[in-house]
Amino acid sequence: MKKTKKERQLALTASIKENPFVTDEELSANFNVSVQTIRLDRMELSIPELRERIKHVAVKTFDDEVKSLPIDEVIGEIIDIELDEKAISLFDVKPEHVFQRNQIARGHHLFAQANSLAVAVMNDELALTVKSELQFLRSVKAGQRVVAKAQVIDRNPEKNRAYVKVVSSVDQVTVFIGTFEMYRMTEQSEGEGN
Amino acid sequence: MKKTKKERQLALTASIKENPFVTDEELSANFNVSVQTIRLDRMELSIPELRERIKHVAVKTFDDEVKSLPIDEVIGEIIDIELDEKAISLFDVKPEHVFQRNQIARGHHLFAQANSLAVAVMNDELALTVKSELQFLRSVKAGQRVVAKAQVIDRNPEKNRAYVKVVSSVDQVTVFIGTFEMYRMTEQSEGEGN
DNA sequence: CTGATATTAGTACCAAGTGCTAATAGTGGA
DNA sequence: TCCACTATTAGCACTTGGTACTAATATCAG
Repeated sequence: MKKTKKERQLALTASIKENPFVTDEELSANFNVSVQTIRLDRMELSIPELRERIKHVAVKTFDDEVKSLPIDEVIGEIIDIELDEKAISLFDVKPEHVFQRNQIARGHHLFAQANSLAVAVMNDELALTVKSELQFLRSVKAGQRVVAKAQVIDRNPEKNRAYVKVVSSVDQVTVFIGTFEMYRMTEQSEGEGN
Repeated sequence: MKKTKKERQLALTASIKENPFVTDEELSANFNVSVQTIRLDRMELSIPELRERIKHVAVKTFDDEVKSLPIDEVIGEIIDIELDEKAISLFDVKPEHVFQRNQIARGHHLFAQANSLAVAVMNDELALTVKSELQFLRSVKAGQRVVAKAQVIDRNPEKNRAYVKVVSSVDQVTVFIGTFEMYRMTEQSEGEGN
């Protein structure tokens, strides 16, 4: 039996989202409707044509590559940042981040979020991690959103070092704590000299 | 004065590389030659047409996004393992693992390799990381191969804990040291009870 | 059964090309 | 100087994957 319009449009949206490179013709074959119907559907849903979709994806990548700002080197999405002070990022745990068996997020993703945030909060694009201590307090599951808060807790300009503490939580519950000793690669302005 | 064919083709290549979204018509205007000349040039240089170029960029991004952070259960390739004892893995640092600016590998990739290896060496698929301490001793660059050696250094079966030390090196030089306190989720055979 | 909604069909048109043929311009060498 | 050869330009038919629009059918609900 044929799907209703609504069902089809839902499926269509999903289909295009999953594979933006599909043509109207292919879609019409998949859903057993005419090409025109697909076109009407796209209009109603305001989904752009293939070429525009592709372009969009391409532009996005291209921009990212060109900018190469620390922001896109961050795992998770930074929602607040005060350079040299503190920063907050969100990381949505998806199926690809967890162990298949028990749906628990792999540690390195939590670390990646925290570490990226520690790098980002440094007012220096060339910060490197020197040391760190981690505690994985509770397991995080797929579907959960991890909020990481980074705070610069100490500085040592002579040695080009800064110390950042990152606390990650899910629903107000702390799941991870990490402290990072960071190395600034470029000199800070204070002291002028080399 | 007009450029020679060679000069134009060089400039053309550069131009398209810098901005793949430019049409033949725009190029023809930029270089003061006909559209046909641009087409001939593209053929000689085997530069594909706009749409193909865009598609390329898009596909790349799309793939990247899907890949994004390691989907694999283990980061790097395990080349030797003695369960509950020790394990070795290799990780080839590629351009996507480094900061664009200075080509230095991002910390979380080194951590990911070490942490995965620590998980793998545990004779338990459901091991979780509880705590860890890391030292990033030297920076690793794109093109280098990181050898990580994990060793189980201590056990505490009552608490379902094990302690793993991972030393990673490039060309015999230690670049990273991590110690991991691991939690076994399934009961070990000793003690049978719950 | 009537009207609204949904679907299909068909036409003209567009961008940004490929592929091909043919004409013209420019230049270097004997 | 003229010939040969390369480079450039022009024009036409055709391709993809569409848009925009009109018109004809289906389909279903009240």
